[in-house]
Amino acid sequence: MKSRKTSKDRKVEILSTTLDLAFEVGPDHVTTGMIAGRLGLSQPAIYKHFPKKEDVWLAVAERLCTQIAQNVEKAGLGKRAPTDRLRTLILGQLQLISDTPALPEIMVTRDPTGALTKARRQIQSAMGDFRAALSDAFEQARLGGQFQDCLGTNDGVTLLFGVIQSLVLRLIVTRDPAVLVQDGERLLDLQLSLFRCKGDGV
Amino acid sequence: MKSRKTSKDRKVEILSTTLDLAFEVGPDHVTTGMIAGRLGLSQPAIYKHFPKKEDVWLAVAERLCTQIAQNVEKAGLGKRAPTDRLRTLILGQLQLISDTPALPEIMVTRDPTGALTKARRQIQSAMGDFRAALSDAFEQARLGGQFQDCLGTNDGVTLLFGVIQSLVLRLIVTRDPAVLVQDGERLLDLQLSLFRCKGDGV
DNA sequence: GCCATTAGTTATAGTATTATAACTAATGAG
DNA sequence: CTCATTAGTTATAATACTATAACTAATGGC
Repeated sequence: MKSRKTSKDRKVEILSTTLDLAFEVGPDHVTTGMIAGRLGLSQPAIYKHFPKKEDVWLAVAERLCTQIAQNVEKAGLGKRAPTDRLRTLILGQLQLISDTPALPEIMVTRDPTGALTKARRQIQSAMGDFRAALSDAFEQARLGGQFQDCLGTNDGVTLLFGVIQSLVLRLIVTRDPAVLVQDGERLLDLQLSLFRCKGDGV
Repeated sequence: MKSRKTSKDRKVEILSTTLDLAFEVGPDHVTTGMIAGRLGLSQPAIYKHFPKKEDVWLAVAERLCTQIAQNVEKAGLGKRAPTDRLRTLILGQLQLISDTPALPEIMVTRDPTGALTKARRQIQSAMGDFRAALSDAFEQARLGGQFQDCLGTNDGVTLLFGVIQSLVLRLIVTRDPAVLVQDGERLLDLQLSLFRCKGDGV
């Protein structure tokens, strides 16, 4: 019979395959049969590694939450300028989405009694921390006089989130994560220059 | 037996109920049984009005596409200032989402072989027209010297879309469509004032 | 008032999916 | 080498959903 893998290795494979499939067919249309099929296994084999399908999603959520938190942490390190922290946070998030394009879809996909619900809540919670970090950096930049007076922290952060979100919508429609970071960097710098608005931006 | 309704009335009821349920449980978790149950009918009763479940979604899509198109048309009427058209387009779209909060979810929900696919494509197409109208109005405003020179049409429109999108994300997480238009108006005017940027905005 | 139409019913076939049971064989520890 | 462990298998129970078939009765045109 074929080479039997360790459960640890197989678990990693299952999570990666689940994320791949989630982007291809939508998170709540990923079946245990599809995951197993892509790995060359029978459908019940998945249950040797995860007791329930929900546990697969919880493991996926844990992995994604860690990555989101690492990004937040990275932006907080050192004595960086607040606007620099803003850039690091947003571009880091876009890089994460570019690597794992299923992430936004997991956040907006619902299945009321379903296997995804807990996982989605965890990721939404991690994104709450992300937004808090964004607010913090924005507030500091604002207090440092870097932005126009008329620009409140809440609205400013919402507009910055909008930069991510409009790119995510395009991603969902076009299915192409390739230009996410590149376009994000240009749009973000444009928006930040509008926030500063000393003369004509840029 | 209970009062039998005309098929035309019942169809309207089915579409409204479908949209309600789509916001509550997610578009691709709406079952014919749920629709029927909420209307006090048996599950197969739905099939007296629509041959396939997919046809329910196609009818929903037609209704939504009409509303999107009406909004685009409304903004084009008369000799209005370009920035006024921008406002009308975006606030109209937010009003539509406020009335039909399932709309964004239908746009981002996928079910590969499923009943929603054609409907989603139609709505995405209508939103393409919406974006084209936005681009057109933006371009005219730009040529009229209303915006900063550094602001390209494509990026500007993407930022305006971001205003909608960040509010939509909040809607999906909070499930509360109530403050959509109000907050949208404030954010939109803020973003537009940043585009103009003669002095300090507002 | 009669009757054709059709909005509704119950029963059920077909399909997809999660999950368990029972078995099989690859692997590592001793 | 032997054996316990466990990653894998096939078969199948349980559930949920779409859709059809066959029947029933409310309604409107004549």
